[in-house]
Amino acid sequence: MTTARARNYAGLSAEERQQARRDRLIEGAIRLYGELGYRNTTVKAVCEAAGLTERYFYESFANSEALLVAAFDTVSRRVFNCLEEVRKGHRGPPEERGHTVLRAYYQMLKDDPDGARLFVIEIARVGPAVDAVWGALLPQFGEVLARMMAPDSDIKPKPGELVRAGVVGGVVQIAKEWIRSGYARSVDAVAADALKICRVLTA
Amino acid sequence: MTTARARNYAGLSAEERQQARRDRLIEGAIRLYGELGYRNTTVKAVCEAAGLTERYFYESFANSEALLVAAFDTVSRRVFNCLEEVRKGHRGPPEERGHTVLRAYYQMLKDDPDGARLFVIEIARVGPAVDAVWGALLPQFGEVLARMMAPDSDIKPKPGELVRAGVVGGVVQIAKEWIRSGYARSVDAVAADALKICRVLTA
DNA sequence: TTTTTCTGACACGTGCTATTGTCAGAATAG
DNA sequence: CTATTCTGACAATAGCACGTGTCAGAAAAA
Repeated sequence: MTTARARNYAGLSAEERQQARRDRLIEGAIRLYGELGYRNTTVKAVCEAAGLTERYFYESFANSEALLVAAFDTVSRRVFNCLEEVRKGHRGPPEERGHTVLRAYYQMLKDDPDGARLFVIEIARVGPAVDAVWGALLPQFGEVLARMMAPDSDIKPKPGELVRAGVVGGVVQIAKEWIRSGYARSVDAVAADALKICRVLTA
Repeated sequence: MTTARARNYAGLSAEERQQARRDRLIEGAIRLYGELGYRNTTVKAVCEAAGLTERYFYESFANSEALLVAAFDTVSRRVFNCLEEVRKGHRGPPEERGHTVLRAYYQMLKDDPDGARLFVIEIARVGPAVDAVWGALLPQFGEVLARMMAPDSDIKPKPGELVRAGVVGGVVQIAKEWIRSGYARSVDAVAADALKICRVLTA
């Protein structure tokens, strides 16, 4: 018996343990990014929040930005899945559907302020690699909004790329201001304001 | 005589020379921020671009961010003055006026890519102090756009703060994408797209 | 010319964090 | 029980740019 590698600990395989550590780091990161902002969050602090040490950080992530990307990915997946679900589940005129989807969007941001801050604010302008992730998500977001406002007949008028980008920018900017205000206004009111901008996609 | 302070050099008083150095630093900064981005621009590099040394940097600015703020201030003043001038000078329906003002805005961004990058991109998320500067400018920008779209009668319907913020976010996001694309589309087309979003302010 | 002020070059200390490396001890397999 | 793998704490290294301080020489004044 020379090599008895990959021993089980706590009933979990090596892979499972590593995945669990990775998940814990991501959850800790989301919380800390939300509380302190990415810039003020050190690797050491994330590790402490996750109850791990730096060694395990570099086991799962090449560097600090890689964790940010992974955390953003986690959050954006949650958001998109939710929005698509709501959109698909809604039967009714585009106007109402838009309002419903937007309400779901802003409700998520309110329910998870840390994730919201990461998804809306912290992701911006960290570095080229991270910016690319957001840059890739933007058209997808635009697509979701466009589909949300499209009539069921689905004859795509396809508004220009720039218009879509502008609408996404508007919806996100509204979220930023809303978050900054401490969620002062109601989800419904915010969604209604955002819908006004999204109507541009209808024309 | 004991104290013969404030000697003239090159025919300029001490104050004038200092002001000239400050201006040179700001212009150098605008250029470098545009070329490299704020994050990649060192104090040393700005000084070299201005033909000065670090000592004179700290004569005019407390730190790197202070220069960024000053540079942003310079650019934003230029932009706002121009936009207000165009707006005031235009006689015609709000629709046309909006298009004209927006054209002026995007034209400026195209004519001065370095300033554009600073005004639209580099200013974001540098730090609390800098963010506050942008945060203060956003409602002003919204006000300009609202006035631009307002009927001459000037009976203000005053759209909500969030809607205005959203519109500004949209106009800026369009600028970001346009800049990223290397100014692919025409100023006129971009202004037309932005106008679609600004129409929200009319309702 | 001589004195004083201004200017440019540059070196240095500082502070902060990422990232790697070491090691003793805990948990498990056989 | 004994050997082996896993884990947590922590030291050490490295890097980077800011902000300050020094100093010799240039430019003006007297």
